[in-house]
Amino acid sequence: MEQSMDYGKERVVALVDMDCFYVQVEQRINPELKNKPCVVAQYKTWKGGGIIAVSYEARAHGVTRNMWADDAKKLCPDLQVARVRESHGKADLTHYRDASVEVIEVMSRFAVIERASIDEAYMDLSASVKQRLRSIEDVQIEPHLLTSTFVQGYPQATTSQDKTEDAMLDNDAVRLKGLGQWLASLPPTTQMDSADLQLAVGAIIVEEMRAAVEQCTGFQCSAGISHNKVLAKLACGLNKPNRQTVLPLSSVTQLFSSLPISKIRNLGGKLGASITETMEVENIGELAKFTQGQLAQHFGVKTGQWLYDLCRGIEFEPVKPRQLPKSIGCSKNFPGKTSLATKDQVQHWLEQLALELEERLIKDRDMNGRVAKLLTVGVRLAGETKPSSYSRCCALARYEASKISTDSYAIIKSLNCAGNHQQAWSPPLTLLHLSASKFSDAPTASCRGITRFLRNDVISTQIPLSSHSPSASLAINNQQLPTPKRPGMIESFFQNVVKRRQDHVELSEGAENELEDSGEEERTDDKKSLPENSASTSSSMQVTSSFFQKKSAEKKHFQSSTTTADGSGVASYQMVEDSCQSNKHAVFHPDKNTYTPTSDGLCGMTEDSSVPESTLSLSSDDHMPCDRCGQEVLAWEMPEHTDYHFAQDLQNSFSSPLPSLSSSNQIPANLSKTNVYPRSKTSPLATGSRKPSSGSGRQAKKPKLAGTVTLDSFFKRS
DNA sequence: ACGGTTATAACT
DNA sequence: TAGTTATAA
Repeated sequence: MEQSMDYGKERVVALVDMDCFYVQVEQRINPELKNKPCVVAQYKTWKGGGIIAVSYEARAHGVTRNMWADDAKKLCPDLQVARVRESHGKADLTHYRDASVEVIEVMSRFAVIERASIDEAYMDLSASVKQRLRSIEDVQIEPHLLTSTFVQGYPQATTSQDKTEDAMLDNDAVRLKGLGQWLASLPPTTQMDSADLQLAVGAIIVEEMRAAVEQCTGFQCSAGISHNKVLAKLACGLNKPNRQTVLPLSSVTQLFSSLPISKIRNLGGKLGASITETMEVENIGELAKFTQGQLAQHFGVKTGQWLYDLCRGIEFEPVKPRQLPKSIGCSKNFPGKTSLATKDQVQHWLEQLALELEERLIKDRDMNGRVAKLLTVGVRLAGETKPSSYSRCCALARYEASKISTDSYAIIKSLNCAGNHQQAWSPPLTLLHLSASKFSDAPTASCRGITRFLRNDVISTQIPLSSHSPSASLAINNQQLPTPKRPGMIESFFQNVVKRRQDHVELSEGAENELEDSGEEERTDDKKSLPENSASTSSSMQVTSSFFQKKSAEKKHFQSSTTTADGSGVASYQMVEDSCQSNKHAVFHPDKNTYTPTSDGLCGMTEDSSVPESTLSLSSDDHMPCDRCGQEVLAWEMPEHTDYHFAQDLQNSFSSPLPSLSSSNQIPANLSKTNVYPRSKTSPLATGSRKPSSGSGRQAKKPKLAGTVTLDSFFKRS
């Protein structure tokens, strides 16, 4: 039946877009604002602040986004202006992000969703639709199940008489007429492979989902339902607000014949303009007259093929199962006269940004069980027009604002052309941006405690950290805090484990290496030795989920054994911290295009810019040797790397054989309490590793943190 | 002085 | 490959 499905109609895809989302969030906070012309603006001093969201009542007065609030007031004297919260001296979007999570959690009860932005999500409803069709049996789909649904292209007004008649009806009557017409044309529900029938069922699901979103959050939204993401997005915009639109493929030709190219997602910018220019066409439908070769010739093979299909309403970009952002960042502009022209200013604002980033990262770690490993700093120089004229990155080893800001300063320091002794920063900066990315699974709370303990152990015995204990905040960073006075149950237990571990490591070096070199077989063996330990699997999942609430279905996996599947020891973990504990400089590595903040032993943002030679040659490289396996590992990969060794060591330290690595990390709906994920075969989770994993495309993914599972199963047993 | 974010493809 | 920039929303 897949085979009989028409080309380009294989999926049912929807896009749900919250209506003027920030406005709705403010209206929920302050109900006075409801049903009024209303905007959300950030900042106040410059022309009343910039508008970033506009209610539909305000739009009727011509108020738009990117308008100054003072100007909008001229258009609409009754305009209500809600202000974005400010913290750390900058706009703070926390309210909207939190509201977004509420919405996404509701939507995720209905389908696998892809968070496209703070207020938009795509979903692949193909599997749900088929399931629903099986349960419906032969029942006609009634219009009352689609009370807010428009069907694009319906009613089909063939004669001018029809058009005149429709013009007499009010909006909803026309909608209902079109809907009825379309529904009447559908085959019986037993014919499950009818593309339009599937769209109809998809639309019912989306009606239910939108009703649930409104019921649970109070927020209204619009939606588009079609066969791919581009059409769903387009359809969504056709009947806003608070309505949804089905776009059957059969209606595309008409629609596209007069649809400006710029209305298509991804064609609103330069590419769209260049298409209009080079091909001399205005509407997307006109592209259908070109061959694939012609399009590829002008826009590249990939874009050419995409356009060739797209102008026929066909597109294949998958809905990615991802509810969480891949990066967390914050930025602030310093336009015009406010540009940052002294070192103190730059440091001050880096600190403010770092404070927000730290808060958000910690919350993200606690909520989502993951940690970012890469810190990116971007700036714009006065006079530049590009959003970011410069950006550099370094390892993000700890979630601590003081370290984040000192590292950030270190890697942008070279941009300052002012003399070393001066207070000035030039050219002035008009934008600062901090962002954290490259997430991997967080150690569980218990693992973090253990790791802290082990680290202290090593430092106190091997590395005399003394005198120049810098600022209070950095002190924490430098592990000055002693081992907990009163070791908790976990710590005290693991003291014994660690002792055994240390003994064991020395004795079994060779055996360990064997394991490390063939992580894949090792796991395979484990699976064989414990084929279906579903009981221990589920209980270990429960233990894990008690430490943090995983909300997402996506799961990272090992990508290649060369970077992650081998180990380092505790000491090399220390090396990561050591090389990052207090930075003054950034060292550039031409071969890798990366910067490493380096330390000369003092803390804080002092101004000595000389880079000691020894620092350069010593350990400023982003790679560092793992002293367990000798392999060069990226600094920001080292914690995971260490975790992996630790897991193996810990496991080896048990005297009695353990059930060992279960496959619980492979459970798809990992830890999610709300999410029910029908795993469709089109899901990239199942098929797509974006990085070519060297060799066989094995389906079973390696659990990222083998130690997590082992520890959890241990707790369960004791 | 069209802000603050986020994502992805292209480029190097 | 990985990092940076460009583009879009």
